[in-house]
Amino acid sequence: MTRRGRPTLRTIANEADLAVATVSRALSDDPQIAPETRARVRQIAASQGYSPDRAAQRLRTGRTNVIAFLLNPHEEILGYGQSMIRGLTEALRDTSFHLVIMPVFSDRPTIEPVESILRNRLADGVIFSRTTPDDMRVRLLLEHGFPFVCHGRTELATPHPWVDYDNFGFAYAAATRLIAQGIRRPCLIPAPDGMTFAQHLRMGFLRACGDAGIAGEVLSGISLDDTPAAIQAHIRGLISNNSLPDGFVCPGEISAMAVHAACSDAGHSTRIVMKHTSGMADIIRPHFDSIFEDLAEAGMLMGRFLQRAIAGEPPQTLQFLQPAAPIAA
Amino acid sequence: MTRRGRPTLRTIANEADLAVATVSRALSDDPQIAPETRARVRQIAASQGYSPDRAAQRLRTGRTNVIAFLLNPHEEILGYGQSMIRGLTEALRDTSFHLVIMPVFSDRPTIEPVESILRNRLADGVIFSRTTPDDMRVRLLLEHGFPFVCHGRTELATPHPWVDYDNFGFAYAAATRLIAQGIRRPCLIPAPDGMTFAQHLRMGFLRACGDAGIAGEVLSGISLDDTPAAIQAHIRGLISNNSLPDGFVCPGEISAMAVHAACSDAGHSTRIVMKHTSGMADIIRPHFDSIFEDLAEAGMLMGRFLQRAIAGEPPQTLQFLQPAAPIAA
DNA sequence: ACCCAAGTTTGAAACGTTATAAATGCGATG
DNA sequence: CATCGCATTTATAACGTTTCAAACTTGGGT
Repeated sequence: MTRRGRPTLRTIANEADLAVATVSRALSDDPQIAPETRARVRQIAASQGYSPDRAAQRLRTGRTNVIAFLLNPHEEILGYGQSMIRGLTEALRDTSFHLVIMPVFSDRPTIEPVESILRNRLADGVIFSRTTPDDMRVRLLLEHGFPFVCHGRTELATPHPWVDYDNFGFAYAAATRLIAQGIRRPCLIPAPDGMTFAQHLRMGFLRACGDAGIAGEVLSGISLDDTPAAIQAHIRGLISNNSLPDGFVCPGEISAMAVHAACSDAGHSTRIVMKHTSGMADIIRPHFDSIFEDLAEAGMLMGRFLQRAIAGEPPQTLQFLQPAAPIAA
Repeated sequence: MTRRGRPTLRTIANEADLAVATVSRALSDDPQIAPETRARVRQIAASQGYSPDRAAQRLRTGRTNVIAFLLNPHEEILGYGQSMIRGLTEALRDTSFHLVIMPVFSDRPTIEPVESILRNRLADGVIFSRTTPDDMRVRLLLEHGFPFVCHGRTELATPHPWVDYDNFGFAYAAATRLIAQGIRRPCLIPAPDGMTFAQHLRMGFLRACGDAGIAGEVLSGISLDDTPAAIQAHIRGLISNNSLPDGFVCPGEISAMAVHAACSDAGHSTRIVMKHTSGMADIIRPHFDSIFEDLAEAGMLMGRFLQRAIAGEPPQTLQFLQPAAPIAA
């Protein structure tokens, strides 16, 4: 009758000889509706293959049943988005939430997608990464009381949900391992300036060096955000400059491979400890010492946390620091 | 007044002293509305920061403004989803479409998400991959006249939109290269049985071998879908069996690296030509001959094609075969 | 017999938009 | 002067859902 006879509350109401309102409440298990009525309605709904119209629900209630994931499509960390999305979809599985990818274009301000989500009520909650110590997005979202979980911590006073990886622990362990192997001039490939985790990496690395009484160097002029080609070029520069460190802490497999490629092309051998997120550490040759950061788990946690945040749970219980695993040889 | 004073057609209508309907039509540039009125309304709308409520539009028109991307979160091809999503978001940039990721769980039938999209009108169009010659999803979507673009071709008689990569061409070129290098027992790591492109790979590979008068082997008991560990184990089996081929065509960087790792661990050297999608061919050592498949471009094409399909364009012009580039040494 | 309360069900309105059909104003035509 | 045609504008009714307050039932107590 309407378009294409899609079942609606009305078709159910007709068949059950009830009012639309009753059907609606029955389906939401309102205790005011007689238990037998609820059962009967559910049964009819199932037999008609009913499922509620999201647009109508959304219009009426203001709830979108959407979770937005802010993805920088050019993210350089290997498989970042992929793993995260895997975890998120897992967390959202069998819930009514849909996952919407909102791109963060690198030629536009980071805050833009957040503003548009707030302005147009495009989601019930939002997840993002690349968190900075004084993150504008976090500030804006807190101001609006809008549910979110970010990957990475801030230094803001107001507590908020986050999931982070212990990059300090990783860098500390990695540098320590290098030093134990006899490396005397370890260096760190830094994360892009401004990110909170860049500080964590740097501090973990320098702390380990300090504890060992060794001068560690943080490379400058290069970061994880750069292309493999740029990293290779930079390393080649160090080589021709005769200032190649003898050991590298690489916070990503791409940077590790780029460093290794540049060194090995020039006939230099080097020690590397890398963080990897893609699970491909086992097939890189030569083998590097490595630590695995489980981004899928991070995604799953963020998905779960966000749902709890939407349900109104306070932020203190929605924070988790993934520990750095021991180094896998 | 309503909730949180979000601007709506009504607030605009009030300010402009017009009826809601007029405002609606003015904003959609209906020629029936006086040009000056249209301008005035647009101006007021902008000043109020109006943007239409998607839920209401969707409820009223049946259009969702959503494009669904069916993603198998466990896809083994490196960065598959990531690159595809990058291309898609690029194609959807500055359109009114949102990108929704619908997971295809490997423990449930592939057709399920398609059914639910059709049943619940969750999107205006859908994009998916892992196409088979007699793809149920394609059949179902064609039956319903529902817009879609798939990555990979079918063997169905009804024309439909698709984007594919010339896997025949890749495999042919790869095998030819191996043979030219003196390989006498080339083999192919196959794609999972059932996928259309598995046939293309196989045929391209075998054709090249045949043209050269050489017996090529397609490995069995293993495929691209297997984990790196499984591939390594398989290769180790071949080695201990004393039946290791001397050259490999690998349709993915993961399989290439796994093959190389297993061989090099056992002290065997081997020739490999790989297809890569992650752009990291330059940092793998030793260097493999390789061909790049641009999945981001594929995603972008699919996004554009889908919009044209939704607009009613016939499928014949919405098909594109990405050519295999020459081998990069 | 009457009323009240508890237990159920229902009517009506609203969320913001668009499509249809009808109404309005106005200059020109007969 | 009545009428037609044209260019604009508008009232109204949906789309499918939820919620509020009001309206029914009962059965029991007085």
